[in-house]
Amino acid sequence: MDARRRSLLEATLDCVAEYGMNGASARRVAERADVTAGLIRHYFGSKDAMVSAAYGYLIGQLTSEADEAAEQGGAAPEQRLARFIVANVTAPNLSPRKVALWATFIGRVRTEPDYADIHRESYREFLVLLETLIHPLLLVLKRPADPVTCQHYAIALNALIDGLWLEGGLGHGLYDTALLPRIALSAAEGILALPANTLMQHIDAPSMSSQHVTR
Amino acid sequence: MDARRRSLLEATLDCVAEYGMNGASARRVAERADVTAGLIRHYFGSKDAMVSAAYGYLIGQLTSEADEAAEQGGAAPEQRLARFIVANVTAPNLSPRKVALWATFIGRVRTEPDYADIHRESYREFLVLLETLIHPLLLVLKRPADPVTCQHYAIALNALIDGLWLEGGLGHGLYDTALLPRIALSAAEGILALPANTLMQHIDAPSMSSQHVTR
DNA sequence: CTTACAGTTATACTTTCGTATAACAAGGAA
DNA sequence: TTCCTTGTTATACGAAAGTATAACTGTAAG
Repeated sequence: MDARRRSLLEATLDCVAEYGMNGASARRVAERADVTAGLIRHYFGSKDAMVSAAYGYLIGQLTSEADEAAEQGGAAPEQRLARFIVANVTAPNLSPRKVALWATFIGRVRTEPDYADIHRESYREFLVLLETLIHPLLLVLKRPADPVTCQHYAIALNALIDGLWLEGGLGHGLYDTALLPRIALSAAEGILALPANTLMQHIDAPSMSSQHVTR
Repeated sequence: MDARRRSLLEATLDCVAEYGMNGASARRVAERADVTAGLIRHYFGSKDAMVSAAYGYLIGQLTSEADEAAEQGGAAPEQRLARFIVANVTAPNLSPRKVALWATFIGRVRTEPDYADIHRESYREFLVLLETLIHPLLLVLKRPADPVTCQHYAIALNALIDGLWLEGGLGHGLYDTALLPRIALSAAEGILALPANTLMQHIDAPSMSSQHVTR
């Protein structure tokens, strides 16, 4: 039974999100998970191992949710891409908590190999997924779709998505995050040089309601 | 004389970049700055105050460098915008160290008011700067340039810049960061619906050399 | 019934943390 | 000269850190 393991991971994420890496001490995490600190050793070997495992756990949540968004719904290339983009700038993926967690962990990628491995793999996965969404779309539109072109588009789109996700999640309150899907799709159409509304027409609810950002 | 103060801030950034927030202990920072830990109290009151001051110090470096890039050179709107964008995806602003530092601090923005203040202010400044670069460009091209339009463009451009800066600084090694200026300008032209090469023509060295990413 | 093992707690140990305090050096003001 | 302020070190203290160890469950196997 690894329900305990998962509950320790969630407790770790809770502590990191709320108190930062400093505040995610073994005792505090254990208390949050309603166990004693000794269990950390039992399940993860060390506290550091638990924290990096929590990073992997978080990334898994993020990517699987985006994956699923692209899968469901119609199979038209432009619709799949639109769903994927929107899913990344909408709850539950767009959440201040998740953005804060991601940032905290990303800060350790450069100097700690465990984090670097997790990051590199998930980034590669994201880029590949984007390319496989872009490629058929270019083909349908009878545009050049060589790998290099697809990669460049994927890099730019990934940057746009990351950036908007960050902006939205940080929620500096300078604008309404309900605008993000439209801004994202419109910018993506520009980056890919698509006819206007190619992506935009697939927005779920063109209304101005419901800005469900989990805090 | 606040040379001491600055050297403590730099030492703090060094420690945070290398060991993360956990590793930036009062003793370690003091040792790096060749002083004893007591001085931290003298200059900043507490260790936490020193660390958040270091965040402000870092943000100051980043924004002032981008500011200056936009100032220098010709005054044509498209040239100013191009320079600004390129400066943000090129060394010295594009550096793995700075990205890692930024991420580490950003992770604390949501829950710690000191960080939130610094962040909000710098973000607003960045958005305003982008809008003042976009507005005259739209006017020159006889395009609609109302505030809302400018703001939406600024949000998308800021996301693109942030995202590419992040991708480049994280340096996952999946592509050459020398490509970033071209990718950035091309994507920006798309987002703003500019005629091709409006921005791209202002790239400094169209060669394929020199990828000076400070590590 | 006993054995053995995984899950879990309680506790104790060492290190490191942040910071308070007292003292010392240097320099300008009185 | 004396005095006060500022910059700085040395040191000490309590709290909290990570983790090792031993003991106490329960449950499934023999």
